[in-house]
Amino acid sequence: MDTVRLEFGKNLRKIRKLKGFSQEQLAYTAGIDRSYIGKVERGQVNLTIEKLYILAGTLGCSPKDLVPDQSKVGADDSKPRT
Amino acid sequence: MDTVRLEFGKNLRKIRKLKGFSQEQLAYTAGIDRSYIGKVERGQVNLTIEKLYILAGTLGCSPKDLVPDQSKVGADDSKPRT
DNA sequence: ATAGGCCACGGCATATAATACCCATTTGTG
DNA sequence: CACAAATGGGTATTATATGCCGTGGCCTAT
Repeated sequence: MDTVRLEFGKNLRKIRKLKGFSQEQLAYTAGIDRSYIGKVERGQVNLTIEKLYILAGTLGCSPKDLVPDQSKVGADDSKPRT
Repeated sequence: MDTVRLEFGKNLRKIRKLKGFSQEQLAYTAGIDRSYIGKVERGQVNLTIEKLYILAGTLGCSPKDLVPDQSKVGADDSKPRT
């Protein structure tokens, strides 16, 4: 039920490394706390779309590249929590 | 600096009406308060990706259909706030 | 053996998203 | 016009996103 976070984190990590950023570098240029980047990549937090755009912007990629497709996430993530 | 929210809201409203949902219906089946849906559509809140997936799921569309492209949002939205 | 880059992970404080009410206003329709 | 459905928008409380600071582990090079 939290596969969205996990998949998002995997995407972020992949693109971040692809672009040659360290967590610290990304955090600094994005104006986000370094430990928070780590938490995002580990799927521990549920970030807002504002952060989504800031991250995509500083990584030079599309926000759509970061959000996982529904096929990747559990069906439960697309339903209201019980 | 909040064009992301506004564009997201416009997208949500467009798709919601396209699918024949009222705010109330969408809110109910998504398990979200109706007034909150309205605030999202008016760009008054900064929702999390969890809500993004729940909304996309109940609307039967892709999350990527809801998130606006960078070309739509102000460049400031892709940068850390000062 | 020491130093520095990179990361996992935690606790705590604060800003803000989420939720649940309520009522007023608009919009559509007979 | 009148009536109902749909939406706008306020406020208050709770949950959580976010920031801040620290600890330690793993490498690689010095």
